Amino acid sequence: MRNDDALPLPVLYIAARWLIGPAMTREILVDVMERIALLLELKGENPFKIRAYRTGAEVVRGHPEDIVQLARENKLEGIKGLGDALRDKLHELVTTGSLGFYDKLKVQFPESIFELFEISGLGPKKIAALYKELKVASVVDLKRVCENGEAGELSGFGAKTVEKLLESISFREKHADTFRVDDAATAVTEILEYLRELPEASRVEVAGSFRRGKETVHDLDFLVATKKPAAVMEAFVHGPFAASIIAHGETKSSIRLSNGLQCDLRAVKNEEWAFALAYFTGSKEHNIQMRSRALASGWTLNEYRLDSDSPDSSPPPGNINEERDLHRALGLDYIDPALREGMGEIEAAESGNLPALVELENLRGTFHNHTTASDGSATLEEMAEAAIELGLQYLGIADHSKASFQANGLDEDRLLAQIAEIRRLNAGYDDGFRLFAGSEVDIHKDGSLDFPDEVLAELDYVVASVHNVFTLSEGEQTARIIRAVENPNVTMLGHLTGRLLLKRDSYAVNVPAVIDACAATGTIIELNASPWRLDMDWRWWRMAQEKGVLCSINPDAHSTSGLQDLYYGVRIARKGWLSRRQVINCLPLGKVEAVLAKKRK
DNA sequence: GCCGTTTTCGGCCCGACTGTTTTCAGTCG
Repeated sequence: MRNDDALPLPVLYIAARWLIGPAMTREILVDVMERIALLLELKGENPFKIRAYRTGAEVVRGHPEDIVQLARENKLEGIKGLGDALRDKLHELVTTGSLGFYDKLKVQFPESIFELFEISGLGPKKIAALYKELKVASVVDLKRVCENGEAGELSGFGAKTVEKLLESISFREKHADTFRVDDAATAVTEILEYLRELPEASRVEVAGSFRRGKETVHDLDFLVATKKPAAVMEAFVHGPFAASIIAHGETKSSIRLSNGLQCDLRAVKNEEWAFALAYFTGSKEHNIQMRSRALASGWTLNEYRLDSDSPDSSPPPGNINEERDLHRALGLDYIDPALREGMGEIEAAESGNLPALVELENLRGTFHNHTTASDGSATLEEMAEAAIELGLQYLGIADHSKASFQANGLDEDRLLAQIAEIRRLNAGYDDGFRLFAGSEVDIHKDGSLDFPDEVLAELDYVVASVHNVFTLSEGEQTARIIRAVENPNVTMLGHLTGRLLLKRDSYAVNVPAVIDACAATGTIIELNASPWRLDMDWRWWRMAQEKGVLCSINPDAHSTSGLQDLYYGVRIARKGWLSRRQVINCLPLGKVEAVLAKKRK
């Protein structure tokens, strides 16, 4: 994964802070631009000015070069979307560590007001009214005025609005201590690097649900093998990532990061490593089954060792240094962490029926990517170059269709022009790389598609997705999607459930019925690899696989860096027991075309 | 605030849905 702003060592990090002032990152620049946009919205500013800040944030987020360095050196000239005003502000922010314009703006509202934007059903106008009329400045305040009836009295607010707001608050409370995997991944990388630098730490790994590849996590569990646990604990609780210390013991410590994520560290002896790593990786259900399996051999298993259960039982095998050794001792093939959910992996490991899980390195290309033609931040050529740099053999372009107005969706004419442009670019690439012309075509409310069949037939492949009318009943929504996949031009179904992790639940849809329809029609199902979606969920992929449905791991990239999300998609595919045989984008150029074309024949 | 230009200001992304209304404002994608 590329990270232009990464500082390699804690020592350099500290030195840099002394030498060049506050540590400035791309993320901070993006955050400030986005917050300015929100504050301007609250003030009712010119919407186009607000959009300029949003665009600026996107440009900063997706710029292929080291944007922090460019801003520091005042070399932002010529970057589309950053005009004189934003260039100056970015320069000021990077060189001084603050921004006067932003500081003046943010004192007009309490810091906590930003959390109100996370409540679905609340936009800038309603937030401004709540703040002005009722001094509502936080979600706690909002809950109070919804419950005591004050909110319902406001102009524009009624019983239904208040009811929906309370629902949103409750959804948010339910997920308050949960984090998306991408938010956790940054911390994992930083903390692993830091711990591995410690001379006292001989082995370091992240365990828990993160290691199992879950789509969200409650906390992060780290494990270290060491002869000097106290020194490791001391270094951990005082690491640069630790915002506060929750607990600091001899072999176990907990800290909280600035984003609220709790991180636990356990220290064990070298000879305990395999048992501890297996135990803290879990899941609970998996561990219970492993322990009962050990008992069946007359052994007890815990996080430190394998022991004889009674004087009569045979001694457990020694020399267990890796999880692999432990699994073998229990008569099992090695079980990848992704599969350890207590969902049949132990039986499969016993009978030699575990799948050879797909790996990131197996991917040869990917579909469902956006460009500047719709709502992406990179051009066709830039996306192609980024794919080539990643070592991919092909890249499928699937920009939005015209019904997605908000995303600048393409109409027939623009789509046909894009197809021609892709064909022209392909003539310039050598035989080792190719762009595929596709479309992420909107599925209308009635299940019809946003382009007529003769236009869809011009494309190499079609991704069909639902982007609106989420409120249909389960029966209606299911019928709508099934009608779309029954179209022979629809190669694959995009983000099946429409969920946004920790933000919005899936719309009502009968997933097994859709899987059946995809199996019957030969339609591929997308595994949308965006860490916001990871949709279709890993829990459904075994069913899909058993019915012969193929998978395409798609990043839904809106920038060149968005292609990196393939990493998250592969994690979920592995959790879904998928091997490279079920993932069409593991096929090389020359073979994948036949799979894309199959349904139309 | 950005862009493009017939160079210095006008245009910039539209439609569905919901709820509160009685003709529309706000939110969302």
